[in-house]
Formats: sequence, C-alpha cells, structure tokens
Amino acid sequence: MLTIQQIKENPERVIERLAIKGFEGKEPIDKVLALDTRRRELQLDNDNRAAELNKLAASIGKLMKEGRKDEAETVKADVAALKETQKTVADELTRTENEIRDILLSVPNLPCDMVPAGKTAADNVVEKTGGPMPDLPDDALPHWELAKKYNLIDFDLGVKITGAGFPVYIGKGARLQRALIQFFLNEAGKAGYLEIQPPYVVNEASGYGTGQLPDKEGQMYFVNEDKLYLIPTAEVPVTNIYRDVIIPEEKLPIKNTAYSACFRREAGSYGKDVRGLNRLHQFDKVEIVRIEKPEDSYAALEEMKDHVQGLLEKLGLPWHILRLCGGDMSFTSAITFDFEVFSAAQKRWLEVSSVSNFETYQANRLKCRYRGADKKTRLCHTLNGSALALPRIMAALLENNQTPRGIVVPECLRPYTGFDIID
RNA sequence: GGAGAGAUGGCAGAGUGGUCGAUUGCGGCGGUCUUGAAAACCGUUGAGGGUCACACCUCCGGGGGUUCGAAUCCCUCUCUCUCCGCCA
Repeated sequence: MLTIQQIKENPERVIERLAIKGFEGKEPIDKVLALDTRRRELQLDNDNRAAELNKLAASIGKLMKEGRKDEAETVKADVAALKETQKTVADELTRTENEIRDILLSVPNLPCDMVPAGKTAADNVVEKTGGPMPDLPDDALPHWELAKKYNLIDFDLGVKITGAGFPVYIGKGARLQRALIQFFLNEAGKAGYLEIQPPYVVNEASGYGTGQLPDKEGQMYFVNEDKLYLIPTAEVPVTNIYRDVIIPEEKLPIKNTAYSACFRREAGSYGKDVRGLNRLHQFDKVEIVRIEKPEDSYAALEEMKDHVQGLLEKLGLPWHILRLCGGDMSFTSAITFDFEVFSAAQKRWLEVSSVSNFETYQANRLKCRYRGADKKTRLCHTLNGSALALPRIMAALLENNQTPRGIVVPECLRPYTGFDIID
C-alpha cells in the first residue's frame, strides 16, 4: 500500500497518477489526509493522558511502599475518572488508524512516469519485437492437436483425475516440461539469482504481504481445514521471505529465483482463451524476484527484461514486449512489461512473462526495509517477473516448430531433453 | 491422532504485579592498547508513532480481561518444540 508520506508529499500528483490507472483518487486521498491530521491530534492527546496516568500509577506505587495508604487511596480515586476519558481518546485513535489503513488498502499503486495512459489491453504499447516468425503451412495444427497426435499431453485424463485445466503431461511431453524448468533455473542461476525451493501453500499473513489478500481471495485455492492458500505464483512465498525483515544495505540487491507449480482458480475465464494450454488451473513457472534499493530498482527492472528476452531468444520464439497501459496494469504494480510469444498455428500472441516493479508498494505491506549507512531504515523496492511460465511456451514451441518430420526441439533444450525431435 | 512444554531485543537466555523497553552472555558497532591483528578492557547497540529537535506514547506471539499499575495474573486464538502413534 501507499505510504502516508507519499501522499502527504504531493497529493495532487498522487491523484493525477491514480487517474492513469482509472482510479478516482480525490475522495480517498482527501479523506486520508484529513484522517491523518486527526490521527496526529488524537495521538498527542492520548499520549499526554497516558503519560499523566503513568505518572499517577507510579506515585501510587511509591506511596504504598512508604506505607502512606490513605494518600494512595486518594490518588486512586483521581485516576478512575482520568482513565475513562483516556479510553475514549484511545478508542477513537484506534478507529482512525484502522480507517486510514482500510482506505490505503483500497488504493492501488501509483503508476510510474513511463506508464502510458489507456484503459484496456488495446492501449498497451508494443515496445520491442524480435525472434524469427515461422512460416507454417495452412494445415498447421494447434498445440492441442499436436499434443494428441504425439501423445504429449492428455487433457481428458486431467479432467478425469481432477477437472478442466489440469493437464497430464506424458512421455516426451513431460520430459520437455522438465527440460524447460531446468533450463530456466540454470539460466537464472547463471544470471546471479539464488535458487529457492519454497512451499506451495502459504498462510494468511503471506497472502496479505504480497497483496493477494484481501481483494484477490477468490483467485486462490484455499485449504479450509488448515486455513492455507495454494500459491498462485512463487512470488508469494519467495517475497514473503523478506516480510518483517530489515536488510543491511550491503546485502542488497537480493536476487532469488524459484520454480513452482502455480495454482489459479481463474474464476470467470471462458472461450478460446482457455483452450489447450492457454489457461490452466495448475501450471509450472520459474520466477525471478529482486529486492532493491529505490535508486537501483529501475536498472534492475531493465536487467530482468533483458534476462527474459535472452531466454526467448535462445528458445528461438517470436516475441514482443508490451508496456502495459495504466488501465491494464495490476493493482500493486508501478510498471509492468508483458512478454508475449507468437503461437503461429493459433495465430495469436500469448503472454508468457510479466515483469514488474512494485516500488515500495509491496514493501510497505511486507515491512521489508533496509538499513542505510546512516542507520536509518527505509522501504525497499520489490520486483518480480516470470522467467518463464511454461504452458504457453510449450504451446508456441509445439506449434511453431512443427515440421513434416515432427516437432523440432530448440538447441538450448536438447541437453535437458535428451532428444532433438518429437516424432 | 494422543500427551506434555513453550512463545521475551540479531541469537542465547533471565525476569512472576510497581522507574522493566526489560539482568546477563554472545554477536554487531565505536574506542583504548598494538607496527597490524587477536586477546583484554571501556563504551555503545530493538522497532514504530510523535517532534524542527527534545519531551512523550506504544510494542515482551495475536486478541480480550483483572488492576491505580501487567512481560509478569485470568480467558481466548495462533504458532513452535518434545515424546508416543501413523507415515513419504
């Protein structure tokens, strides 16, 4: 969530920035400012009363010790009335603080200066394009046909065992999945990311930490028996490593990578978007996470983009980078770049990575701070990105690399698959 | 699943109603000594709110209660550990 300081520094700018996300900020921001003024008054009042009470209580202790019982009793009588009013003030203070917090939780992150205005995905800006565009014959098959033809993925079997959106990978299909995971993890390792194997279920506090809760509750699978959530991305457990932590400046930047299965309920999705591997309830992803000093976070963001681009280059897939417009960005993000690959048989772009800088928005909720040379604590910037999500990469690889002989495995994956063609 | 124990500052670990935000040890930082280092010694060392800065306030797992006063007593929730059982 935004910090009060951010808002107080320049409320007009905050409102203006929020508008880029299509968020009407005037009312909540004005309210927060008014409440904060009130909060400080109450705090002062409360503190003074508390100080007075503390003093009286101490004096009673002293009188008792000296055996001056009667005098102690007199003071006790005085305290009772004071205590009542103090409680009223303290209660209002708590109410005000809660009210401020609730409003702040409902206000999205500010988009940074680079974010283009716009309402929907149609307003996203194509920033960069690369990779070879395949030239497929008219009878080229979509990946779900190919998966069946070569017995790589059985969607029906998944339906039988679990339900729609839980495919079963078989033989070379399974092997290719594993190869991609290995490849992505190794590449991240080479780029200096420390490999982490996190839990796949998290508690409520972690859900709040990264902002899945309270608003995106319906998107996560929930284990009622133990009050735990299945992770929608490794971002959640990995970033929460740094919840309630003060990091010494010299330990920054922190660069972590993690593979995990990801679970998403995807309530409300339908149609051609969900065909085959396009949208699943369970999928695999390698994530990269960074904790940075504020002044370094945008350079880090570029580095992450380069890393993801490098992966797509090596895989030989046609890709482009979208700079998301304000309206299409997530609630918590300050800027997001989506990477899409072209799936030639479906003739559509598929999102395979999303790289974001959250600035202090997540860190504020996480209480992820660092201690600078001046011994002061400051909020870190958090960033994360997919590097990469598997299913759509798989879809594009199968479709784009189909030949009359079979599906050709990209060079970079062969050490991991142990085969160079699927036939 | 059964039984028990516990949750205190970066860590270890005291504290059972009255200057306790908290003894002490380790670690960290600064200094003395040293050519330098180690050892030894001295000092310092939690977070948040508030303030120009102080003052002051809050926090001893979370929430509630008793009391003039709670880390200390009561209730409740959560979590951790140990033993037994089951088991990858």
